[in-house]
Amino acid sequence: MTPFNAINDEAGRTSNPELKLLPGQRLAILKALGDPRRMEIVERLAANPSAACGDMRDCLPISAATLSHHLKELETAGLIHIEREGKFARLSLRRDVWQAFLSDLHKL
Amino acid sequence: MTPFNAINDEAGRTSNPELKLLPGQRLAILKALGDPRRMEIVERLAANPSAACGDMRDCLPISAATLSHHLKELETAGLIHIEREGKFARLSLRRDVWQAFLSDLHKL
DNA sequence: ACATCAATTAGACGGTTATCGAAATGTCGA
DNA sequence: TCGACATTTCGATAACCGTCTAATTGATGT
Repeated sequence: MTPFNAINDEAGRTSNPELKLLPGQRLAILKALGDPRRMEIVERLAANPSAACGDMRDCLPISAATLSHHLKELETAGLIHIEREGKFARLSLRRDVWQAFLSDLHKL
Repeated sequence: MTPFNAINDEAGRTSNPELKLLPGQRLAILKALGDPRRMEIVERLAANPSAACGDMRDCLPISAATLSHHLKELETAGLIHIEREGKFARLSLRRDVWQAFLSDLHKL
């Protein structure tokens, strides 16, 4: 439960394209993506710039509680942003973090 | 325990630079990289084109059994190749698979 | 043949995690 | 205010996983 999301938020408030991953964040992201449902969620978010939480429920064979758990995991890894709009929750992929992640792997 | 290694071997016998990941292999690789020791191993192998198993033992604070377990995990994911030379084992990163992995993530 | 060393396998233990149902929280419209 | 709905939190359970020690395999040198 490392709150990478909050720290990235400060640096990424202006959608910083040069965002650098924090120590340990790469591992947190890899761990998050290592679960099939979470990977599926990220794939859908990459295709749809911004999707509703309910849309995910309809496509994934999991309970609401489990989905919520996975979303939190992705959020604390810094990979997604969850914006609450009334009853609903709007999800979006953090492109800057995603890019930083890819570029990190590329440096190996 | 999906033997991605064997299947990739057939396709990659000529060091195929256009190798495509098999279904489920991306997930297996992400899962494999989600462990700190295994990530460390891959990082070292990326730096050193080919390292001995014993070298890893000296650098990682784990028992030989645990290292062996991690190596097998990386191998079945198709990420590394283990070549046995007498008493020793020589490890190498499968660059074609690594590239296919990166390019897969890039397509998201 | 024997001892030694590198690596793997077997088996066990403890911590982590994905999952659920049920309860709680919060929001909206009637 | 009340009821319906979306999401989160709580508590529990089962499976998985990283780790170890001990035993095994296999190769090398004496």
